[in-house]
Amino acid sequence: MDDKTRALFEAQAAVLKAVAHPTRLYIVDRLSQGEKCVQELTEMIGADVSTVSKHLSVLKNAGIVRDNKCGTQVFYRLEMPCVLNFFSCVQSVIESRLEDQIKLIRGK
Amino acid sequence: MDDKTRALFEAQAAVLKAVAHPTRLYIVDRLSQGEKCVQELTEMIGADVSTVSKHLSVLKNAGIVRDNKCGTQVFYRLEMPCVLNFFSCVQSVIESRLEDQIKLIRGK
DNA sequence: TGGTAATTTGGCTAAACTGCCAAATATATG
DNA sequence: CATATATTTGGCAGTTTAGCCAAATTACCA
Repeated sequence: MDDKTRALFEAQAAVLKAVAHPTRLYIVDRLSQGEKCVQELTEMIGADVSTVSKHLSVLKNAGIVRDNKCGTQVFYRLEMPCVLNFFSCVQSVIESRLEDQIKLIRGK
Repeated sequence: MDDKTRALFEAQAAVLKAVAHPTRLYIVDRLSQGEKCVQELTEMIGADVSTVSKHLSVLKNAGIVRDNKCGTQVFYRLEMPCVLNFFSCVQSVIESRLEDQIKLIRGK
């Protein structure tokens, strides 16, 4: 694999890595319903505010969400809604794997 | 976030995490052209065979690829081609972020 | 059975990631 | 200006991940 190709796949992997975390996936899902401030998301998630803020920072640096300051609050919105398309494929991967496991347990 | 919801997003994140690595993304891309054995992939990638084998194991455990032993070789094929749909969105996330950076540098 | 090639597994080190707390920053308000 | 609220940043401990080497496993063949 040459350097150019490696750089391309590294950039692509970086975007996917930003989404590949349960809390960040949850944030993406919540933001698909409209923008939310850090406080709101923190309550829904049930983790420390600083933790949520860092997750939002990861999503923002990846270019997936965008922030919008309004007074003392910061509202985040989904900048790239196409990431929502991931869910259906991910879901079918999970289901397919479970079906295979059922077959295995039942003896092929 | 209740336990059920957390479990769901953890399962989804696990699938995405399996793909969120440059080498594994590259493998998925190569397998989209047809099945390949470990040896072939190792040559294309240019890493240790054991490293490639472990990456393939991650993809297999996630249910994304499937292996097929044939004599002393093991051929891997893309079991869930829908993951290829990720690429176009990931690409547009990257491009969109670069455009924003250009605007920033040019002074909005 | 002994040997060889392909693949996987174990183990180790270095690096990256998470989540919490505490502290810093920013903004509104009295 | 002092205070309160919302958010971010720094830092630390525990966990996970990546990649290499060496060793084990598996299947083929003489």
